[in-house]
Amino acid sequence: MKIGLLAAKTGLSIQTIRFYERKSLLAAPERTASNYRSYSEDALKQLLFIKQCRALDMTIEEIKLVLETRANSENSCENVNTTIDKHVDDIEHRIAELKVLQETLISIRSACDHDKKVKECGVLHQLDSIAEVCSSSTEN
Amino acid sequence: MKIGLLAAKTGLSIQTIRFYERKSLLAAPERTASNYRSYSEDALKQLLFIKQCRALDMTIEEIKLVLETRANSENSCENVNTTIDKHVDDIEHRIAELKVLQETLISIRSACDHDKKVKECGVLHQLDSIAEVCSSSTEN
DNA sequence: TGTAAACTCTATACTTGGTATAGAGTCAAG
DNA sequence: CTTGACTCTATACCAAGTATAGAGTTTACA
Repeated sequence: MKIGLLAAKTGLSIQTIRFYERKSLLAAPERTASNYRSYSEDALKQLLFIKQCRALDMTIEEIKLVLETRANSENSCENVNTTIDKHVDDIEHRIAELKVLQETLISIRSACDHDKKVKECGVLHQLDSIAEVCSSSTEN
Repeated sequence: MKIGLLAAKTGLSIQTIRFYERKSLLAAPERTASNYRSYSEDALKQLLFIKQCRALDMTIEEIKLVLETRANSENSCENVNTTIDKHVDDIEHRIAELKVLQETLISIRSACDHDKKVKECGVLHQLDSIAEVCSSSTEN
């Protein structure tokens, strides 16, 4: 199977597949006489696995680790679980951060309910005054 | 004030300040006879404003827009409010995405409660079987 | 006055996870 | 035989910085 078909089957772009090869996520495939990449069914499965991991927001390095672990069926799956756990943790933190951000933004936004002029805009004043607080606390 | 002091006062790195200048977020300052950047108090205020906006996860382009709007106090603050509203929306979406991800990860993680071998690891099996579902749906 | 440390300058490369080109070669259909 | 679709490599680009090399400058201290 050539790269175009593989791309169609996986829903990944051709460039992304080549990119994964460069990053050693996907083994370099056989080549045809004219130097075209020629993929096996295993490559298709591997790419779908990678796609699934990426959909879970795992980094390429994490996926590489999981793939290496998976390569030997006698290996302990401990670091796969560790990777997932760390991920769950990271996402929890990120959600918490975003919620704080969200509240801050909504609070700032509430300072200007209408379309005013810049000099009267509560949003801009808020952005400024928070900056001033930062300023005075760093000037010591 | 030289760049090192400005960096200390703002809590930004020297490189970041020069980076903002290259990106036209911060006007190029005067130079001393020896070509050192020499900043005013206004530059300090501007940087703190920028820092505050970045803390709210605004992109450099968005900040540039807000700064341009702010430059003339007679301007309407409409697009500042639009920017903030869009942001609130974006973050809401991102939080929702992350929650789905979180649930998926936790569900996958529950498939392997102990440190097993790869061939018995429910987590890996889950990752594989989801990939297969994708596969069959794209093979049509 | 000398010199060493600390500071600043520009230019460049690196990061992540791709995406988008250019320019060349290859293959299949009509 | 040629046109269009496909593939190849290499390179540049995105955001938002960070890190470095190699050069010049200023400051502190003896």
